[in-house]
Amino acid sequence: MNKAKENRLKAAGWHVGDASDFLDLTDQEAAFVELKLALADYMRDIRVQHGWTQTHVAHVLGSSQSRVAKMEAADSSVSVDLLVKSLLALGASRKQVGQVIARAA
Amino acid sequence: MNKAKENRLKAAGWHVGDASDFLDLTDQEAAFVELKLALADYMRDIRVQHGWTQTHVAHVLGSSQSRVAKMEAADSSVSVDLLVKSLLALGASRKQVGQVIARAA
DNA sequence: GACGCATATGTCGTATCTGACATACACTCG
DNA sequence: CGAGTGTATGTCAGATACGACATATGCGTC
Repeated sequence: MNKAKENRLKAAGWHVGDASDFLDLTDQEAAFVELKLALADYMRDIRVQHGWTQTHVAHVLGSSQSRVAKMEAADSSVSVDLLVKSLLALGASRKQVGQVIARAA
Repeated sequence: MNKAKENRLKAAGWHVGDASDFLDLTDQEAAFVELKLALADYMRDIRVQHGWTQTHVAHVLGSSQSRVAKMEAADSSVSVDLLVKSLLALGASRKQVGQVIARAA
């Protein structure tokens, strides 16, 4: 199983490596998880491009380093809400956020 | 105060018509609320174009009529998470969702 | 007016998300 | 090899978002 698929499954709240390893996400679920991953990747891009640490970003957002790490990993415990709010807080525009979401997988 | 602004404030969880009626959302807050409203409007568009009732949509989503009404109103109790998931469940593509978000206000 | 249907608003118990903390891992520099 | 720095993972109490229900409003039709 490739990395991207594995992340997708983890983000959806499933375990990889179980006895029954074949899981099919519905199209909507897959689309939703991919959308989340796109936002997460974008967030990491912004941070890295500015040369910021996760700790620094956490302070800017009024959150913690661990949550920033989870956001960038598109962890199942972070919502699209939080990702979008955070991106806007980091300076991304509504338009940019939309473009990241719209970009075909 | 015009209707759009009023909705924006309500969605942000504030009361309109108070003694101190002048509130300024930060740019990020405003962008976030507008983004939410765009999704909410898009959801209503989809429903109306198909000639569906809120009750019907609620069944499709496995939710209730009241929540659908709140979604379309971009109520402060509905998350972008729920809006995006619902839009995907109603047949919108990730690309369409992104375009709705990206469209300039 | 009274009924039926669609939508809006308010509240509630429960489930999920959040920030915080602890801790583990990875890597670099002495 | 430590020690320092940055990132990842696990857990928890408190916050908030969820579906559900009751009820209100609007609006045709009789």
